[in-house]
This record gives sequence, C-alpha cells and structure tokens, in this order.
Amino acid sequence: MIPVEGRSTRKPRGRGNERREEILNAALRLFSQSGVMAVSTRDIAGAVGISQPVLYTHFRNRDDLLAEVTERAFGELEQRVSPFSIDAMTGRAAFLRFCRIYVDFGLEQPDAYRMAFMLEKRRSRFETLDPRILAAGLKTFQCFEERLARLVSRSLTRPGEARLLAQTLWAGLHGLVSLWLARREFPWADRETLITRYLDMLADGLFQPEGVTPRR
Amino acid sequence: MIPVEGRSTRKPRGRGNERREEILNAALRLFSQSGVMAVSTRDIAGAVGISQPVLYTHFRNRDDLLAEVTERAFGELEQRVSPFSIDAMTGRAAFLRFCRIYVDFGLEQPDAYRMAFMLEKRRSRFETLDPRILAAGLKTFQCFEERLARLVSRSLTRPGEARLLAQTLWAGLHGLVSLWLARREFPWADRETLITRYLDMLADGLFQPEGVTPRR
DNA sequence: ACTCGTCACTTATCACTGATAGCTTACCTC
DNA sequence: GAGGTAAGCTATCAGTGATAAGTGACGAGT
Repeated sequence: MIPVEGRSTRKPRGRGNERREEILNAALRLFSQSGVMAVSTRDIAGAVGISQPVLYTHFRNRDDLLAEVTERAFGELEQRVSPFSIDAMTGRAAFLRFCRIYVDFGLEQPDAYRMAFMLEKRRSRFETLDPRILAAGLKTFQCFEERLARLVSRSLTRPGEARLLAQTLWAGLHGLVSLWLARREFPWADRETLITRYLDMLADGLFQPEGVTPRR
Repeated sequence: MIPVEGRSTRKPRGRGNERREEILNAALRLFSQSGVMAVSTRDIAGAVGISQPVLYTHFRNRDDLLAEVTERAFGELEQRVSPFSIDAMTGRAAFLRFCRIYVDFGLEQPDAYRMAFMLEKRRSRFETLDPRILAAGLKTFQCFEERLARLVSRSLTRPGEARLLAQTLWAGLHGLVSLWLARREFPWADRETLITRYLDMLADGLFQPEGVTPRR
C-alpha cells in the first residue's frame, strides 16, 4: 500500500541502535500520514529500507513499537505544557491560554493525540494498557496538574483538591478534542466559536466569576 | 479464539432475513463480551452456526455489519434520552439527571458507547464515516438537543443557540465517559465523586447559579 | 408426481496481516 | 587470515477480511 523505498545499507557493528531510531521515526511519520491503523509492519520496514522481521529484533511486537511511539506523543504534549507560566496575564486569561495549549496540541497533532488518549488495543479491550504508556501518561498528567495548581494556588485548601480539579479539567478538554477528532463529519458549529464557548464553560464551571478561585 | 457452536439448520426459502437478525444479535453479543476489535468474522459466523462467507450475503463487508450494530447502539442511547421529561424537579436537578442518563449509558454499555462515538476506522482515518452511522448519530443528537432545549427554553434567544449549547454539553459529557473508558488504568479519583464534581462543573459552566438560564 | 430454477449455503482460495524459525553475510577482533 | 557474532535475510506460519465457484434442498408450476 505504502511505497517501498530502496534497501538501506547494513549498519556497522555496535551501531544497531541507530536502526531502532530510524524505525521509530519512520513509524511516527507513517502514522501521521496514514493513521495508526492503516500502517503495517511491512510498511514501516519498507520505509526504513529493511526486511519486516528486523523490526522484531528491536521491538517485541507491533504494540511494543506503538507503545514507544506513544511515549513520545506524551512527551510532545508535556513539552508544550511544561514551559507554561502565568506571566502578566490575569487569572482567567492565563487559564484560557493554558487550556488552549492542550486543545491546539490535539488539533494540530491528531495522531499523537489519538495514540496518547484514544487508541484501543488491537486484540481485546481487556488487555491491560502497556505500563510504559501508563507511566508516560502519569508523568504528563503530573506536569499538567502542577501547572494548573500553580494557576489556582491561592485557593486550594483540601488535600486531593488539585488532583480532582486536574482530572476534571483534563476530561473536559478531552471531550472537545476527542469528539471532534473521532467524528469530523458531524455538522459542528464553527470551530473557533465552539472552542471559545467551550473553554468559557470550563472556566465558568470551575471558577468563581472574578477569576481563578475554584468553586465550593 | 471464540468457541464455535454447532451448525445451524438451513433456513426455509424466503426466511433468509431471520439469519440476518441472528448475525446482528450474535455480533452485538460478541462485541460486548470481547470488544469490537477482538471479534473476527469467523467468530461471528461460528456463533451463529454458519460458514463465514454467508455474512457477505447479508452485509457488504465487516464495516457494513459494524455500521448496523452501531446504528442500534445509537438507538439504545436515544431510547434512554427520549423519555426524559422535567417532571417536578427544579431546573438544576433536572439538568443533572439529564446528564446522568448519558453518563450512565456510557458506563453501563461501554461497547455500544465505543461504537457510537469512539471507534476508529480499521483501514485509515481518512475513510469517511459510514453515512448510516452519521444519520443515526444526527438523529440521536437531535433528540438530545430537543430535550435540552426544552429544559432551558426560558432563555434561549439567539438562533443556533440551542445547537451550540447541545454540542458543548455533548462534548463535555463525552470527555468524562470516553477518557474513563479509554484509560481505565489511570489512577482516577473516586468515580462517584468525579462524576458529581464534573456534572456540577458543567451545570455551573453553562448556567447561572440560580437555575438553568444559559450564561451570556 | 416430476421438473427445474433459485435461494441458502458450502468449500476452496485469495491477498494481506503480525509473528517466528533458521539461515547468511559482512564486519571486527585477534 | 580465521572465526565469532551482530545484523539482516528468506521462507513460512496461522489468522484476517473478502471473493469465486460450486452444491443441494426446497417449493412453485405443470
């Protein structure tokens, strides 16, 4: 399906890990081009210029490769969230910009987002999530939670409040992004209008009108 | 993978449509048991007691069968939403109960929910959504929008306001349900606490504190 | 009662998928 | 130069969705 490129030259001894990187990069590129489900192990091997079984000397199986690409997807989101600081903005504006980082990531990198949050296991939904994906997700969530907590630090009182708030906001942001990605054919209202309105709802729902003081 | 049951007896002439129903029922059952991705056409045929190619005399392909099962999934959600009426509740309580119907559907029937809102196409994400799924989704959304509009009818002024409100709420509800379904391994806060808090956020975000008057 | 068309269903097979076994080859060390 | 081994190959597996082509039973028409 995907055109096969020419054979790659054999790697010198001891530099087999370069191949591993090449595979990961090719996989990420193909996933973004054609969607995760549409890319076969033969497509990936073809793009790198090696035979398909070579993949299995670097990764246990397809899901293992996918897990590693997903880890990187989480890393990308984290890289966007992590430099966030309040700067000179008011609380509400800062909160909205914070939300926008997340939403924009989902809309600009749909495949990274899909892998991080939406991808179902191929075999069965009863398979447990790869522990590396979970770990990467937790790390990114913690970064998200910390930034959010700093944003509303004035009024966090009860223990566990920050975590609950972060989970609520995360799920809220996920709703807009994931539904839009999964059902693009739906007659959505104007995208910008919807996003603005949606983030307003989240801000109004989570905080007092004055600023960024959590309700209740 | 899934055990094959005994052969079914041949259908009399003119009653081939019974077979079609049997296939749909078996597919729905297996999807709920093992997850959509884990069930093959041979599993379905085996459960019905027929050979695998028979499926293709009733459905164009696997996605076509899946589309019909998904239509039914939307139907189930619609059946839950459709009898909703405000009764003797106050506006906010009615709104929360309305939201609860949606959330409970997702948590109780995860596979129906997945098929309706989360399922990615098998081949490529650039394939268009089956028009029947889209139609079923639109019908269910309209039912949702109508009930919601009646709930807040006092204060809907601008045209298109009900639609925007419905899309916002839908995406909001979807966020909680879908993220919970997709990442069960995540260390979520207590489920009931999270749901309550989340629905409170939606109510506070969409309406004035007094009741069910939309903001702005 | 016998034909005969056609509906319901079969077996055989295709191309493709992820995955494994076992062989080959080129490099690096000694 | 020899030999070990890392790097990669071909061949093949079972399972998948899908198609082609054949079989046979049922029931209407005479």
